[in-house]
Amino acid sequence: MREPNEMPGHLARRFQQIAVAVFLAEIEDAGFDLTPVQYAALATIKANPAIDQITLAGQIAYDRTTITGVVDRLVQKGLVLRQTSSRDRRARELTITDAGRTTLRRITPAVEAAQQTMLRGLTETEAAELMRLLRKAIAAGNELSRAPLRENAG
Amino acid sequence: MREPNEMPGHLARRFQQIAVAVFLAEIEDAGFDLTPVQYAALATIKANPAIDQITLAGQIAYDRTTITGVVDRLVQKGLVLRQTSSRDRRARELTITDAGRTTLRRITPAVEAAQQTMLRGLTETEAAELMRLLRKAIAAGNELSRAPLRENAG
DNA sequence: CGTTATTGATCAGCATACTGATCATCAGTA
DNA sequence: TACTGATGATCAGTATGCTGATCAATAACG
Repeated sequence: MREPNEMPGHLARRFQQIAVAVFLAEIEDAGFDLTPVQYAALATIKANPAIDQITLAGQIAYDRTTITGVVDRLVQKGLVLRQTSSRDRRARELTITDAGRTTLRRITPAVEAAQQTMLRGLTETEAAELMRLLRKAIAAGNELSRAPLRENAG
Repeated sequence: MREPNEMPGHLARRFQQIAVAVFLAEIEDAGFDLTPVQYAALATIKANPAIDQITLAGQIAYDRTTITGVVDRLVQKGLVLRQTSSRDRRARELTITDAGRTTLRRITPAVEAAQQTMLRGLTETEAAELMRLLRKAIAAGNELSRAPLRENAG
């Protein structure tokens, strides 16, 4: 086989593995208990009041079946409210609670620190270039996963 | 919050998500049923006959508790043999079977195709640069995850 | 209006990944 | 040799992430 270090798939797994570990460590140091996925969902719900779960999933590229469990846990922690929509009784409207807002505000420094830490081996220029290349590769492959990004309503 | 597209952690998750989807699709098209993780383990066992599970985990940066299930499935598929070591009865010696060797050989083109596909939005130069930057970031963060890379015996 | 298709959500089942614990075995030392 | 610590493997429990199915509700159409 090719060297693992020569395989983009292997590098993708390793980088993601480190990114998650760094995120969890920073959040725990800050005294909170929130996963990367839960954070992204919470921030997106705050920015889009009364968003339904499918739209939420599309905005952050989650699988629709994964979102159910993630929201379950956010609700259970009291950070999010889930209510059946009155306009479409199939849909669940998600709203951030005061506790959710407080948590989000308090963990922001830890989240930012984590983003720095996971790139600590790179110069500023290299970090920017890595992000540009990741965005470009992701854009080209967006439709290849079951959970593509869906920018807006449409 | 920052734009998700400005957060390296989010980009890492998305790129890995696409990489796995592409890998699985290519392997299935080739008529096989093997995950990225199972592939990496199988290839490493072939290259290191009688390797124990801890060393295997270190070579490809798996968590030690994850490796148990992965090897379980490789054994169940008849691709790998797991035997208690005679020199150290705590350890399990892993060996690739003929079926495992055949599978590895046959899926190699699909694996290579997957590596191409997940970078299809990038030029050759960009792809090489992305991999260089990932390797550099990973090297700097290696010790931050519970499952760091352990190059060799030691 | 009634039939059909689509959509939002959930579920069962499986495969990574991790935390932390346990167990058997081995190595080092008094 | 007996004790202590380290090591290889596994397990229980939890959280993503997926496939494919199901169910209720809505939309689209004749």
